[in-house]
Amino acid sequence: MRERAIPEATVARLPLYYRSLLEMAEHGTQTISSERLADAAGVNSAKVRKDLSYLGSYGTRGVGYDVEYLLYQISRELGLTQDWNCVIVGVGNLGRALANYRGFGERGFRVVALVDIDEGKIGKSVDSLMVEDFDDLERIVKERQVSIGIVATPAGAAQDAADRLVSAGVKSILNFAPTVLQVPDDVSLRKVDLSIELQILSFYEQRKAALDAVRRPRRLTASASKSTRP
Amino acid sequence: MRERAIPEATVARLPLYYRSLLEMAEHGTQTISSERLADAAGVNSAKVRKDLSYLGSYGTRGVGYDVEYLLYQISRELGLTQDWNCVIVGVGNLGRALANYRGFGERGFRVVALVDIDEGKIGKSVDSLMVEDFDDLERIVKERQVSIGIVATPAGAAQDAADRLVSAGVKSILNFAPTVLQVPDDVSLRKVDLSIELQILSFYEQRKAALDAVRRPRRLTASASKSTRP
DNA sequence: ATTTGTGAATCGGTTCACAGCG
DNA sequence: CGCTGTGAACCGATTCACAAAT
Repeated sequence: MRERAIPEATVARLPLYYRSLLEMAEHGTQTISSERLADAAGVNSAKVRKDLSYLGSYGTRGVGYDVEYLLYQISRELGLTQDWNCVIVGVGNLGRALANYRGFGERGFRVVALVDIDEGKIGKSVDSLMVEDFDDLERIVKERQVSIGIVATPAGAAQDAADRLVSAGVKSILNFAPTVLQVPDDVSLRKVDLSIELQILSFYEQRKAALDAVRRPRRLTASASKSTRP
Repeated sequence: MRERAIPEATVARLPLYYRSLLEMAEHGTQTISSERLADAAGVNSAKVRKDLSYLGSYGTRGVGYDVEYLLYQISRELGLTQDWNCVIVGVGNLGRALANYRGFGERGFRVVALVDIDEGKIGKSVDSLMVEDFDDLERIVKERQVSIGIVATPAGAAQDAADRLVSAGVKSILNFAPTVLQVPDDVSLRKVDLSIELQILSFYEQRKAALDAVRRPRRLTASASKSTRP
């Protein structure tokens, strides 16, 4: 392997490997096989090997991967060797929880500003950061070199928040608002959507209930349950 | 179309269509084409048509889809015609934010219990719900017919939380803890992982920076910038 | 003996393009 | 004529299976 372009699906799994490897390193593990890394990351070993092969040939046949070395390679690939400054837009329940979230810095993500439109919130402080005026977003992004915008507004305000982030020059947005955002092609957008996740669970839960109903020989009517017991 | 089994990718998009259709209905829109629904949901129209075709032939050629009828069909498919009771395990920053989150009930998801192991939190109330003892989980799940467990504990406690949910009979789990959970095959598991999302953004952000560096003719050295201005 | 790295086969999902129908 | 519904072609990602490396 020695081409550019790592598949999207692989990129999405690298953080998983990274986290597992961090745990290994803490336990003092020196080398790890694709099999054991796969277990830790909750995938299969063929996937691990194929994924890692996109980064280069960092394993040793018959032995496995050196934990420290692989950690370094993945962190370099993911851009975790530097810090990234983030701004949280919208300081409601969720925004506040995110601001307070330790382990945000679980590798170099620093919340350097909180902004909101609500006069009542501006000037108050949350987790040692002062809430600032949404209108100052452009200046804040420039001055503090913000590269990631976190949208934690209500749905109705999210597109506006995104537009302002984009025009301030932010090229990466993480959206927590329950709405579809439109951004230019050169801006990366990821979303975290609680109610969508719940609805997906609901689909499968319902399907299970439906299957159960078919399987079970309707034991609720007295006659039916009697007839099966002669 | 008239087979069972809706593709996973389709299931994951149904909530998106559902939300868009709800907005349409509020605006008083009667019918909608796959093209316009696609725009609202942020996908393309071929995908919309294929996805909806798995549910049945609910459109009218030359016209589009009836908004109300489609809403009903999707909500039935997603199991949104009934309420689902949820328990939140772990009442830290995130658990509290989730408990307070309005629009949780954005279609029938009701938080009926909060549990934690911390004696200091048990008995306190959060958003009109009393925090209860994690040890009572099994009883709570049974008594209140909880079908969805939301894990909002620290990483180290998450597997234990999941194990207890599973042994209490919960078959759907939404994990917010930054760790891989192991659950039996018959349990549905979804995860929401902030730091993974940030790391994915970081990857693409870094890649953009690397590209820029190649494009730009290193204007930081005085000699270089001078030589371009004769 | 063991485990990687990777072509080849396979699978699931997306997109194309148009026949079918209102 | 317009828009849906869907086979067929396509594409990316996963899995298989084994030769290569130590």
